[in-house]
Amino acid sequence: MKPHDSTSCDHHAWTPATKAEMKAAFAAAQQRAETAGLRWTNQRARALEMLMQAHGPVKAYDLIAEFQPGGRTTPPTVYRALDALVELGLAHKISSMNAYVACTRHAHPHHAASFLFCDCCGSVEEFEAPVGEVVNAIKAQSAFHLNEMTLEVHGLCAPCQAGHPTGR
Amino acid sequence: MKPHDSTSCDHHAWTPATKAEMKAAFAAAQQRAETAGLRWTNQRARALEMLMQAHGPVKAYDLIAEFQPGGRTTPPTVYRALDALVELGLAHKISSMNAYVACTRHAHPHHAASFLFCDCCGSVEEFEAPVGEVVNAIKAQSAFHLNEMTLEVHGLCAPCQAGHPTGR
DNA sequence: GGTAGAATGTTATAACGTTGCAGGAGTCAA
DNA sequence: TTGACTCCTGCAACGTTATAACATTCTACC
Repeated sequence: MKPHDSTSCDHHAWTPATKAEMKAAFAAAQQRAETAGLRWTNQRARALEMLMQAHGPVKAYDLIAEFQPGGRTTPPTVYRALDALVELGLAHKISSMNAYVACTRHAHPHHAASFLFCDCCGSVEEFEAPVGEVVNAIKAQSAFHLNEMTLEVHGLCAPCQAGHPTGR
Repeated sequence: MKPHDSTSCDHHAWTPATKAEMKAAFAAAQQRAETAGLRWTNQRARALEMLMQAHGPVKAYDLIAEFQPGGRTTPPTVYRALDALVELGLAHKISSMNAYVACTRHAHPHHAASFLFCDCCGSVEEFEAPVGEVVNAIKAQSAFHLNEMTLEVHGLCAPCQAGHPTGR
């Protein structure tokens, strides 16, 4: 299945965080950094802010371009900030599209990061995958000690199936 | 968990395909290309051959370097061959490491591609994840039409847990 | 042979990510 | 408050991964 052409899908489904959500997230982030022995710095806060305000997954170089409204920022600065957020469980890297998203599952630190990608409209949704069965199988079949897992699912979101795409 | 330093893990667990396996795989590949309406060409055969002979996931640029023993090969040539293999279900792209592997689950075309990565010794194993529960959840929770899914699991393989790493 | 579509060749460049080093900014103990 | 330590940031250069754009060749089929 190929994506529709852009004329049929010029719209946005991803909702940026509200101010209240941002405030709560920042407090939680600071708390989490503290317990992890990391500092909660301006750069990290700025990166998280940009991810949360975005309409979807964000490319590192998009962040770089707009990191400092007036000045210029270099790749290592942004990549380091993003790495810290990922390490803190505040963001995920979506490898298959070289992009980052703020994590919307703070209640489950270092959960299985699972994403639904709509191949039609390009929307991305994070969801809670029931991976218990998979986890058991991994232990049983392979005597493998599981640390972290990422699930990337491609397909069609409900509106696109109905012919009324509403994603990005 | 950080990987061991290289001195503790200089070894290989991934077994390259035997000649018999190669022969069978090529026959199957040709068959599959035919039914898919694609041609089974030298480039594609060469790419599959290199993936199957490898000791693990292979980077595109490693393929490029050795694609033609005598001559030079350019990136688009190899990327196109790899794309065709992936489309035929003969190989998987491992996004998180920008690498490709020959698929070892030919019996299940376009199955859920699932990989176990050992963070200690670097070995990679493809396995059959029981994703039924996940698939049902996707349908139920999100009315999402699933097309393809990839599961990437990081952790420790059995030998590494025991302190006797045997992976790559 | 003629033609259409698939596949490949070629050149250039875009996009993504890392290394290495110098120096700033907190923190802690003496 | 001094020094030592560690974490973090700035910056330049470089390395890696992937695609755009267009020309050409191959293959199947009429």
